[in-house]
Amino acid sequence: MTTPRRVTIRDVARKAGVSVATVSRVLGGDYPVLAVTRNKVMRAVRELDYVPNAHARALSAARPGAIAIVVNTIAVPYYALIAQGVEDQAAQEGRLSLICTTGGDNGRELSIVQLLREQRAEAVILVGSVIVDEEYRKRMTEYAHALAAAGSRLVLCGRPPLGEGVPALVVGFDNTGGAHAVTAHLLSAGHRRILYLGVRPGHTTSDTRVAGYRSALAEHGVALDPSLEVEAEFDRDAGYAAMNRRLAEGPPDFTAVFAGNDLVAAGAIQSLHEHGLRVPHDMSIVGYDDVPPAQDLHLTTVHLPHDELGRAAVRLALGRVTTSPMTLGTHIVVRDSVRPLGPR
Amino acid sequence: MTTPRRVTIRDVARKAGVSVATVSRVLGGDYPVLAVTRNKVMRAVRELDYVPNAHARALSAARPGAIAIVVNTIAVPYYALIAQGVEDQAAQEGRLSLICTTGGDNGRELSIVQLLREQRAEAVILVGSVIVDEEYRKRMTEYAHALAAAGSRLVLCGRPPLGEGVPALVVGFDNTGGAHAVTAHLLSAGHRRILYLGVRPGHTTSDTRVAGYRSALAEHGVALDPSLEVEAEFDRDAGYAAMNRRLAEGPPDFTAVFAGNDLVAAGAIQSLHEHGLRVPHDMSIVGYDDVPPAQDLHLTTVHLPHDELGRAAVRLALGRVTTSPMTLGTHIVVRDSVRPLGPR
DNA sequence: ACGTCTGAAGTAACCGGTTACCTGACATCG
DNA sequence: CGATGTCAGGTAACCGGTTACTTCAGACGT
Repeated sequence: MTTPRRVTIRDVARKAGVSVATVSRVLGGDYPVLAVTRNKVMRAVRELDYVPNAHARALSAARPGAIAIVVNTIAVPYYALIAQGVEDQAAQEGRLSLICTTGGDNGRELSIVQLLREQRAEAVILVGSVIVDEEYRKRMTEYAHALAAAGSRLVLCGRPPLGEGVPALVVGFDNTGGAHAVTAHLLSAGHRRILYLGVRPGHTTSDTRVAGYRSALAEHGVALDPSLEVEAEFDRDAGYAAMNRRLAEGPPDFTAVFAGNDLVAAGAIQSLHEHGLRVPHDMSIVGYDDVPPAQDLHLTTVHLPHDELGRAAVRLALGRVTTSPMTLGTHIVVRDSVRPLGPR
Repeated sequence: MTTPRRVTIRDVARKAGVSVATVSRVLGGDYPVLAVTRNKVMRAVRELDYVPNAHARALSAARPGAIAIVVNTIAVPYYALIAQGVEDQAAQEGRLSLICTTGGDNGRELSIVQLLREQRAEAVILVGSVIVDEEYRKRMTEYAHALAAAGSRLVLCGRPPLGEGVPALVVGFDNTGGAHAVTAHLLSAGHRRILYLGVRPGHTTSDTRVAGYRSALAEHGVALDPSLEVEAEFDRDAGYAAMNRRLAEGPPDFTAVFAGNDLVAAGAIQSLHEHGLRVPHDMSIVGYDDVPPAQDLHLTTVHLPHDELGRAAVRLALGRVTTSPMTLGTHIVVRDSVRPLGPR
C-alpha cells in the first residue's frame, strides 16, 4: 500500500479551473476575488479535502512563528499551571504553542533550544530554576544572542538573568517578598525557631526564598541559626526524607516549619504524622506555591499567580508589554496549619 | 532595524567553497564526504552559526512528523501525567511532540485536529472523555479517515471508539475493572449503602466506572438504589458542591462514598469535614486515579498507570506495537479512608 | 597508452506554498 | 475613438532545504 500523493494547491487549481495564485488568494486572505471564482475554489477544496501544508506556508511567507515553553516536567503542578497560562495566552494570540520538557537536564535544555531555533520559534520561554554552570551559561548566552539576531525573543521565567547585555526578557514571582510575608506570619504567631526546609545551593528560587526568610527573621530581631536551614530538593519525597532525618535526631528543636514549596510541605507533614506530631497542634508549617495538595492539607502558603506568569511571558515575548524585568506579586493564603504560640 | 537575512545553506556552501549538496550531505547523513571537505563545511557552519530550517527540511524530505497530544487542560494532573508519558516516549523515539489543549470544547478540539493536519503531524493522540454529539462524531470520523489516508495515525486514549471501520487506535484504562475492585473493597468492609458521586450522562469514563460499581453491587447481592447515584463533574468544586447538597438534605443515608475521581473525593471530604464528619471514622470514601491529592488525603483509590498510557499511545501510533484496542490494568491502593463496618 | 571503473562533488529539479509583476477585459474620460 | 485606469486573474520566481542524475579526476586493468 503506497501512500497516495498528497493533495496540493495545484490539484485544487486544476479542479477549480483557475490558477494556483487564485487558490492561494481565496484561502489566504484579503486579495479581491470574484464571488463566483471563490465558490469554484471552495468547492474544489471541499471535494478534494485539501489541507494546506503548514511547512510550505512557513517557508514561503513570513508568518508568525510558534511560541515555545520549556519546563522541567509537566507532571508537577507548578510547571503545568504556568504552561497552561502560556498555552491559553498563545491560543488567544492565535499562535501555535510548543511545550517541551527537559527533565531538569541542562544539556537537554540546550539541545531543545537548538531544536526550537530550527523550528523558527518566535519566542522561547524558559521556566524554572537551573543550577547554572559555566558551560551552560556560555552556550545559553550564545543562543540568546542568536535568537535576538533572528528576531526571536527569549523569556526567562522565574530564573536569573543571564548577565549584562544579554538580550532576554525576564519575568518572575516576588519570592523574597512572599517568603518574607509568610515568615513574618509565623513570627507574629509567636514562633521563633522556624525550620527552613528546602535549601538548594545555587538554585535561584530557593536562594530568593531563603533571603526572604532571613530578612524577616532579622527584622524581628531573631538571630539566624544555620542549623535551622536544611537542604532538600523541591519535591514530596525530599521533604519527607529530610524531615525524617531531622526527627530521627531527637525531639524537634523548632516549633514551625517553612517548607520550600507545598510538595516539600506535604512530605514533611507525612513524616510529622508518622512521628506522632499533629499539624498545627504540635507543629506549625507553611508552604509555598499554593498548588493542589495545599488546599487539602489546610496548608497556609503563598499563592503564586502561575497562570498570570505564563500569560505575562507570552505578552512580553510578543512585545505587547515591555516591562522587563517584571515581578508578579504574591499573597499569603491563611488556612489552618499554623498555631499561635502563647506568651512564653 | 531590519531583520538581517537568515543564514541559508547557500551561504554556508559559498563560505566553504563547496556546493549546497555537499553541505546538505555533511549535515544530513550517510553520504560519503572526504574528511577535509567535511571540516571545511563544519567550520563554515560554526562561523556563520548556521541553523537549518526545519520547515524547509520537512517540505523537501519525507521526514518523520510530530506527535501531537490533545487534552482538555494540562493543569489537571490526570492529563498532565498522561501528557508527560507521551512527551517522554516521543522524545525517546526522537520525535517532536506537540501538546494542545481544548478547554473541554469539542469545537476547539476539531479545529485543533485540523491544525495538526496542516502541521502534517504523524500521530494525533486524543485523550479523555468527550460528550459526543452527532456533529462531532461526523466530523471527527471524517478526520479519522483523512488522517489515515495521509498515513497518519489517530489514537484515542480513554475514550470510546468512533465506530465500526473508522481507522483509529484505541488504548484505555480498565475502568470497569477498577471500579469493580474498589467497590468490592468497600463491600467486603461491610458497607452496603455506597454513594456513587460522579455520574455524568454521556461521558464514557463515568459510564464505565458506574458499570463497575453496579456489577460489584450485583455480585454481592446488593440492590441498586438510584438515589445513591449522584451527578457531579469530575473536579474538586463539583465534588464539594454535590456533597454539600446531599448533606443539606439531612443525615447521610449511606456509610461510604465512591467518588468518580480523586478530585471529587477531595471536594467531598472537605464538605464532610465541614459537616463534622470524619474520614474514615464517620464516613468511608474511595477515589479513583491516584493523583496528587490522594496520597495526602490518605485516600484509598485506584491507581492508573498514566505514564504507561501515554507511552502506549505513542508506541501504538508509531506501529511499535499493534494490539488495539489495548486495555491497561489498574490496581487498588489501600490507604486509610475506609473503615470496616462491624457486623450489623 | 587507452578504456573502464569508482567515488567525491556539482547541477538542477523538486517539495508546496506565496506574491511581485504581468496580462487582458472592460469602464471611463477628454 | 483612442488613451488611461481599474480590477480579476495568470505566470513564474522564490522561500531553504534534499536528492536524482551528471561530471570529473584518479585508480586500475590489459
